[in-house]
Amino acid sequence: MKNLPHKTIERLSQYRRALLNCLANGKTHIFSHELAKLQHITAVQVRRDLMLIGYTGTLRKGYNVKELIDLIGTIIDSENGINVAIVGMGNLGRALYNYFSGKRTKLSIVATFDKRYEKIKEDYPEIECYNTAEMEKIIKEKKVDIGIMAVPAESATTIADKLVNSGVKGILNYTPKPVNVPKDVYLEEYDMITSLEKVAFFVKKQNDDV
Amino acid sequence: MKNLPHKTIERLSQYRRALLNCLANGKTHIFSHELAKLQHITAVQVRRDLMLIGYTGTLRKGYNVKELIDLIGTIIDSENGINVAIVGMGNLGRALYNYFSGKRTKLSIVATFDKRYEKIKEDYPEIECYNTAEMEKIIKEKKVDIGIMAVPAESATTIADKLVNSGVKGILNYTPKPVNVPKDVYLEEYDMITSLEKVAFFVKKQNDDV
DNA sequence: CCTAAACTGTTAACTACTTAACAAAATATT
DNA sequence: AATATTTTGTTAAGTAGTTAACAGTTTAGG
Repeated sequence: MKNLPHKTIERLSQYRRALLNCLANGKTHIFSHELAKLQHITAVQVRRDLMLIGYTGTLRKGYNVKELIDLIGTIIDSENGINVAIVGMGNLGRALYNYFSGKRTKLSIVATFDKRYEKIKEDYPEIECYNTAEMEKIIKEKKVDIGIMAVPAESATTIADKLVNSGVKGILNYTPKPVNVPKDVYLEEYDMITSLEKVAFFVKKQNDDV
Repeated sequence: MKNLPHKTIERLSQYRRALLNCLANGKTHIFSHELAKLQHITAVQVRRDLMLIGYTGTLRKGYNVKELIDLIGTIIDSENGINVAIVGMGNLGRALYNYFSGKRTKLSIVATFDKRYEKIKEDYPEIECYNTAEMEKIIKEKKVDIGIMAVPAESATTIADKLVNSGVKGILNYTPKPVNVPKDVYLEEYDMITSLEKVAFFVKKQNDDV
C-alpha cells in the first residue's frame, strides 16, 4: 500500500467520520455512491481511494462499515497514540482544544501553552496550561509529537523554532506567517485569510462572468 | 488572464501579505527567489504565477513591490468591497472575527450571528451580534456576500441552507460536516480534524519508514 | 433459467499543478 | 570592450490527482 496520495489521506479521515456516523445509526453496509454523497465527491473517487488501501467490498452489498472503519484506523492511527500540544490559547487555541479534546482516542492533547498562562488557568481551570517559557522542557517530558500553533503572526517564527528544538515531529501552523522547519518535521499550514480571500475572488469572478 | 488556477489565487493572497510587509520595511523591489523564500516555495513558482497574471518585473532589479501589490489587488479584490457574516460566535467565530476585523479594507464583517446572541452582546459589546433566527432578514438587508460557518456540526446543514436561501454567493465552512450548495454558490470547506489526522499520519509514517 | 439491473475494481485518459531548462537581457567585473 | 553573472519570462517535461469507461459479478425479476 506504500505511498498513499495526500488527498487520499485527507479523504480517509473524512470517510471514517462519516462511517462512524453511519455505524451509530445502525447502518452496517454502505455503497460507494452513498459515501460519496456524504462528502460531495464522486463514487469513483471513493472506489479508487479504497482500492488504494486495498479494501474490497461485496458486490451488490457495498462496503462493510465496521471493517472499513477499522482498516482506516490501522492506516492513519498510531498504535501507541500521538501526543499533541497547542501553543497559544486565545480564541483559536481554545476552539481547537474543545474540538479535539476527548474525541479521537489516538490523538490526545497533553499540554497547552500560553504567555499569559495564569490568566488561562484562572478563567478555564479545566485546561492544563503552561507558561510558553517552559515549552521545551514540558514537551520533552510529555513526549509531545505534534505542535499546533495558534499564536499571533509575530511569534510564529520563534514558536516554530522552539517546537522543532523540543523535538516535535509534526507542526500544524494556523498562523498567517509561513514558517521554516527541517525536512524531518512534517509541516502543515493553514491560513484563514487566504481561504476567505479565495472565496471572495470566486464570488467576484462569478459576478463578472455572468 | 482569464482562468487562474486555484492554487495561484491562494498564493497571490499570500504574496500580497508578504509584499505589504516588505513595503512597511521600506523595500521597493523584490526578486522572485526572495518572495519564494518568504513562502517556502520555489522561485520558479513565483515567476510562473506572476506570468499568469501578466506582471513583468525588471531584469536585475526584480519586481516593484508597490506595483505588484496593486495589481494583485485588482485581481482578487472587488471594487465595491465584499460583505461578510460569521455564523456561530463561539471560540472559533470570535477568533475569525478578531482575525479579519478591520484588516482587509475590501472585506468587511458586517454582521455576526449566534443562537445565544444576548450572551455574546453582553460579554463582547463591541461585536454586532444578531439572533440566528433573524439571519435571512439581516443578510438581505446588509447585502452579505459571504457567510462563514463556525457552528457545531449538528447545525451545519440547516445553517448552510439558510445562508443559501438568504442569497449569499460564497460559503466558507469550518464545520467538520460537508454541506451541499447549489453550484452558483462558491463553497470552500476546511476541516481541522482532517488536518490534524493528516499530520499524525505523516508523523507516524516517518517513524515507520526510518 | 435467462435477462436486466446494480455495483465493484481497475485501467486508461485526462486535467491540474509543479519543476526543469534555457534563451534573452541587464548589470557587474575584468 | 569583452566576459561573466544574475535574473527574468516562457516553453516543455514531469508529477499528482480526477474522471471516464468498462469488464466482471451478484442479485432480482420475469
